[in-house]
Amino acid sequence: MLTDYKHPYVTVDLLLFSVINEKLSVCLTKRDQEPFEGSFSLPGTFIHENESAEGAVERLLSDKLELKSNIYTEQLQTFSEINRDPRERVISIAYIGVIPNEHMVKVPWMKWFSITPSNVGSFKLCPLTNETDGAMDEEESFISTNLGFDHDKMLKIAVDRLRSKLEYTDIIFKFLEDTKNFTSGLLRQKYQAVLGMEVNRGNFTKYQMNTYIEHGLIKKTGSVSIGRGRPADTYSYIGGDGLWIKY
Amino acid sequence: MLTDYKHPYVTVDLLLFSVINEKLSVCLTKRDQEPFEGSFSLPGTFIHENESAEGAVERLLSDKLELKSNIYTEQLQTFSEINRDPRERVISIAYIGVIPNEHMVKVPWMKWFSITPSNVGSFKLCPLTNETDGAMDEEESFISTNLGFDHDKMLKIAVDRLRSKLEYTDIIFKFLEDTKNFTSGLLRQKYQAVLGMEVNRGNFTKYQMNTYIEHGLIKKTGSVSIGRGRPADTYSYIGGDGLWIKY
DNA sequence: CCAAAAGTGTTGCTATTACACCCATGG
DNA sequence: CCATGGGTGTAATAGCAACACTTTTGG
Repeated sequence: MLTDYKHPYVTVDLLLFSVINEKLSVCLTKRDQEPFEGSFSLPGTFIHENESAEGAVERLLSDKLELKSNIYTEQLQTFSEINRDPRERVISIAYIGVIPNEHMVKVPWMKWFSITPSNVGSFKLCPLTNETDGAMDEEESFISTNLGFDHDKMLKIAVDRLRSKLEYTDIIFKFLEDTKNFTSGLLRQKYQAVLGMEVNRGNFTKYQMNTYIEHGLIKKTGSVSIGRGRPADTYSYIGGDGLWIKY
Repeated sequence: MLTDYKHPYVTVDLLLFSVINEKLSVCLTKRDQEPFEGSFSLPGTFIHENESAEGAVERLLSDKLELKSNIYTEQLQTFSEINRDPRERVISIAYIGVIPNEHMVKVPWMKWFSITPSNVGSFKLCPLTNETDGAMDEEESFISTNLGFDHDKMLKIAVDRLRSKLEYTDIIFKFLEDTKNFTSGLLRQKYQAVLGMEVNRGNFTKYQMNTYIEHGLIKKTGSVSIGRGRPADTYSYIGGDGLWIKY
């Protein structure tokens, strides 16, 4: 023993994001017990004796969310207020996660909520009704800034972080389903959803795509994607490691 | 009890910075016991039962460093590798701290080390001999990337963070001794020390100072500072809260 | 008078923005 | 043939970096 102090509980909480119906969305679970029974909150788990925080996040992804493949995650911030959990002293290390497709989460206890772009201070969260497989129930019911614990605060910080990282990292590519074949239009659609505002189409195609190319993150495949309108150049993501990342 | 898992120890570690002799410097302590006996490492402390991580940092500043006044601190990152402490499972929340003057730390067990600008990957740390009160013993002895635990890693991340925050926050003003009366030249000297490279003088005076003014962080006092050379306009820092901060 | 330090102006380059125009496809 | 979506061009603007010139002090 190094000290006699009572040790705190340490957990990880995950802010799992995806773009659904052109809207940035977060994955929440309804609490079935006190405290905050009935409220939605972030998925989380205790850190075990023989795992790192990253390990706990991986276990959380695999066990509670049943996501097996390699999911992008990064540490957000640690929250250590004494009474952030009314039961016991619990310190939580928050992580951001990104998946390209909401259907990857198949477990019934997780629900997606779109984050309404306009309100940055206190978000409006609209539930995604999974019966209709993707359709939004915009004006039906929504929970606004009423997550359990300090998860509202976490959500706000996470969204701010995601948005600023659009500028200087390759995080947007984590939202793509097929990183080996995508168009400028599709990428822009994800980009706008995360940013919560429009980006000029012409400039995005010319400059943004070109910036990615110059940083060695993507390259043109040479083939085009046909559909409505003029065929679009397709690109492939090749920057496997953390290029273009400032910090 | 929420779970039966054995709880980890949780500590805070502090990366306390200051600019000494126009060089960014960090405050370290020599370990007098195993593990890493004889190595230098960051000051740290266990988080007590009834305090937050921020509270533990404050206690660390006040008890171990005997710094009583309001010190600027911010959370850096949490380190949770299983074997980062060879004795026990210890999770550490790292904090950055900034003080304007190395003489504020009067306790004999803390030593300052300048961070040589050139090497970013693995720093060269030069001890500041406090007998000569500020003179550097450049070529005498230095410890290069040999701090205890994972503190090298923390240092690198912290310096990177400090440098990028120069661009979009008001963190440089935390390095000033007198925030109510300073010149463009003095601020630039601190700025260059943190950044580890030169910044054009004319542009700094014109654009950088003006940017601060436009963001409401500083204003001209109206009086000048005399000395060698042309008298310099003096400025006063007024942005008490976190203005201009992106995230 | 000269070196030192500071204020200010000029120029060129680069990035960003807004907008316009044209192209190629599906219906 | 026309609406739709995509590529590319242009012009105005903003910001940044390099450098020169001037100003005002101490020695």
